[in-house]
Amino acid sequence: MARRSDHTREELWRLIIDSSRKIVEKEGLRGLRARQVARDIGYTIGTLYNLFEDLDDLIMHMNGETLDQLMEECSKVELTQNPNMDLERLVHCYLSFTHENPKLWNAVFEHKLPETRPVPEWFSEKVSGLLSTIERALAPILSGRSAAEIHQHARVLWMSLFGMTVLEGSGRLQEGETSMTLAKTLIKTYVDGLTNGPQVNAGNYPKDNGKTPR
Amino acid sequence: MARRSDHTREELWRLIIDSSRKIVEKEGLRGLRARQVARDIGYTIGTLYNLFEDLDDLIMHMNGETLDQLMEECSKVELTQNPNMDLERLVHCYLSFTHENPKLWNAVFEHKLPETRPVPEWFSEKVSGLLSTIERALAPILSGRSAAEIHQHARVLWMSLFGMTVLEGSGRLQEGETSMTLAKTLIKTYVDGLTNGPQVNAGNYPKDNGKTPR
DNA sequence: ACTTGAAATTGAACGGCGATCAATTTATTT
DNA sequence: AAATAAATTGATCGCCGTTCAATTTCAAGT
Repeated sequence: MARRSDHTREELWRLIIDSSRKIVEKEGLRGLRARQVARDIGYTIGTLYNLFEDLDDLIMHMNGETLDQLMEECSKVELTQNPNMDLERLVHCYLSFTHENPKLWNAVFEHKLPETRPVPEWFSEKVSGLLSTIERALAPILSGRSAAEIHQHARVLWMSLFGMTVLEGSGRLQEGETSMTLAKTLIKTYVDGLTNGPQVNAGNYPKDNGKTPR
Repeated sequence: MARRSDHTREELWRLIIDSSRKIVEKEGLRGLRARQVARDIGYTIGTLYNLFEDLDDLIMHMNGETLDQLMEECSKVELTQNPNMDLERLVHCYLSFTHENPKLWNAVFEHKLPETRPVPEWFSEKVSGLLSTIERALAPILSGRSAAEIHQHARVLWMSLFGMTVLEGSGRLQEGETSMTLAKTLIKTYVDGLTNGPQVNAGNYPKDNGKTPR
């Protein structure tokens, strides 16, 4: 048998990604098997390899979709110019997503390409997109600082948040601890630090406490 | 051939773990093969399975050793009661370690047991040990707060730091960005937030700015 | 010293995996 | 209608983790 044309190439792509997502969300990335995906969609392995280079490639695209979905959720959040509130909303959005799709989210960072293989450009771009969301929320509080500085604080927050979800996803939080409460503590304290801490020499913040700027 | 007694059970254990560490540090966790370890140490696969339950078990113990080593480094750090400085030293220690053993460190969180399999007690204890180091450094600044609160801030910092090293380890930092500078920013801002931010009602901090305590 | 039971070690074997590719069938172009 | 291109199969390869009966050696008891 060959060339069934039951599905277009695009439909097939969807079938495969959807099936992979379904399997990963149920069994985790460990449980993803090419043969299983093929069986699921009613084709054979060879067809998978017609559409994707290999499993790594398939997983990258699956993870790409996960990032897309998260991005879509995040962009629904309305910003109010109040960083504390905006960040909390964003975090809420972010954590809701990771709670609803824990294993899919885990797969995003659990999966690692062999070193010899560079992360595709389109993937890095999706990540940057998410970062800039945080930057926008953080901007008002940092109006006196350089773009580079804003960028860095956004990234620090993002990475910190990320650490929490990773540890949560691998079941390393302790009893009664949730990434939501942790994240709130982080943001509150961090924003306090940005607001009341030592200021760079920008002239528009009242309390320079005399400590050396970083 | 059987029962060579070239090595005691303990020596064999060491041989296997050391070989695994060597392989992982060179090739990453992906490159770890039971057959390769066996060949390395001059035994056959079966012997591996005499000492370890399976590869997951072997990896857990290998990662346990990594945690031990990091703990040993961290406990060399002398604390001065100045949280900012102490934390920076600890972070320096932590990051030095992860930079010197990037792939071994990556293996610690890259590896995930099947869900059905609980993380061994002894492993969780090693993690808690590292956490309490941070708690000790943070304590002076939080003398007025509850133990639970101190604990939580320590964990937030630890997880944040963790996020950075994870992302660094998977090559997701950008040009000119290092986990060291990121971590310094995090700690500085966070400690500022703890020092100058809204205080809980403990009576021994001067600047209560009136915001609602968390 | 001899016997006996326990422990260690081997290596063949199993089933499953990702990946490859010649062969086949169907669709598309000329 | 013929020729070309694309899709699909399924057999096949080599490797993987894991198991286990068989073998050999060590240690204990007598």
